[in-house]
Amino acid sequence: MLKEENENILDDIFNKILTGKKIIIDPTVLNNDYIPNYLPFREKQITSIGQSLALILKGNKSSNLLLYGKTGTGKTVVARYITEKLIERVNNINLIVAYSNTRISNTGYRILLDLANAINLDIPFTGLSIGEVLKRLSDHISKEKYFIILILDEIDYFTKTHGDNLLYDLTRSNENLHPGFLSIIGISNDLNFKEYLNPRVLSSLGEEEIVFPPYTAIEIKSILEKRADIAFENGAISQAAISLCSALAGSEHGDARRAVDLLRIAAEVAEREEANKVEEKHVRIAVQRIERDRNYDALISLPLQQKIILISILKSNSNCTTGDVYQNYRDICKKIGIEILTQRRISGILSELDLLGLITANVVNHGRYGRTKKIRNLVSSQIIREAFKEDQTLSNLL
DNA sequence: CCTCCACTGGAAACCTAGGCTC
DNA sequence: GAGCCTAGGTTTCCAGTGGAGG
Repeated sequence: MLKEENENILDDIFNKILTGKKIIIDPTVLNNDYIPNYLPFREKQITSIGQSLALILKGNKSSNLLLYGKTGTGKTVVARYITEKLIERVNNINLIVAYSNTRISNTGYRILLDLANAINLDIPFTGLSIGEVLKRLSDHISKEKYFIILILDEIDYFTKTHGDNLLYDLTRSNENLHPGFLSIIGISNDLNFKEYLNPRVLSSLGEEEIVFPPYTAIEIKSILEKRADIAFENGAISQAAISLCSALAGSEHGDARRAVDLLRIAAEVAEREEANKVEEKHVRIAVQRIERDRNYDALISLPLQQKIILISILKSNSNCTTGDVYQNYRDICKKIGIEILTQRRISGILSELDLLGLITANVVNHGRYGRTKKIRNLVSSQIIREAFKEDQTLSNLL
């Protein structure tokens, strides 16, 4: 009996998927890592980068490049697009494109691991000195005569937290490569990134600098229309929905990635509702979903101590200071039997959470009442609760 | 003008996990 | 397996700070 009932439910779901209204016919076009055949409004940038990298076709080293621009201005996709085309055209050369997002690979060692993976070199995930890893990498590159383009995404984030020593080592490593070479494409969201660099690093890393201006709302609309043409069934999206996506993304510093995300999630919402068409209301739901998902992902991947501190902030009042948070933090640790870290460390973690955009921690002076960080939580408590629900140690605190 | 709060944030020392050499 | 090394996280120590209140 039960078995049959279960089967009926599943049959319903499967049938719905197969016969139901279909809005999306090609979902890949809406993915973040999709690389279109044509990148509009970026001709100037493609030309400069292309000219620079074209030297590789003749077996010469290309300059290191720095790409600047806010999120969603096409830096990463342009870099990937050009390097992909380059690989297609190259012959007699072992060209390898390695990619590392330094926000995800957030230590020097992990960045080098990304590079090692790209060239099929086995490196233990810990235990070696950076110097030793660099040496093994350059030995391997020379041995295999690799020409390498290393794309370092969100390089500003890494430099702010770890300094520029690794970048210096990488830019200098060409001196040890005979034959082979290593070119770096640094991608930065922060236009003032250069200030964090030592002049010696800047001069070699920033041999060429290319700026990606934000897209205008009209440009975003045009990009969306092209994607929608491929992704959706004919007439399955209203003009108003596209306009709204572009307007929302355009008002936030011309972020095309966000616009495409909105479009994809709006379409998913519409499909689930079994609507015929993506409408404005679906886009409005998508706005909330995106905000929620972004924070949710950041929260669940946080280390335990960071999670506890977020809960401590939640339990403090809205205008709390480092001292308040630390008090609550100690109480919680005692309650659940977790080792208590020092206030100095908590102060540092608060700064890290600020950098992640989960809280704001501004240093304020209260005159004779001292100097501290004023801390404010940026994520809704509901999302925090939901994200930490899975965590055995924390679930009963909330 | 001076004091003094409640920290900040730099620097160095320490700890731990893991690889390397012999 | 002992004894070495390093990266990354943490602790320890402490000089420094901007302004409210005297």
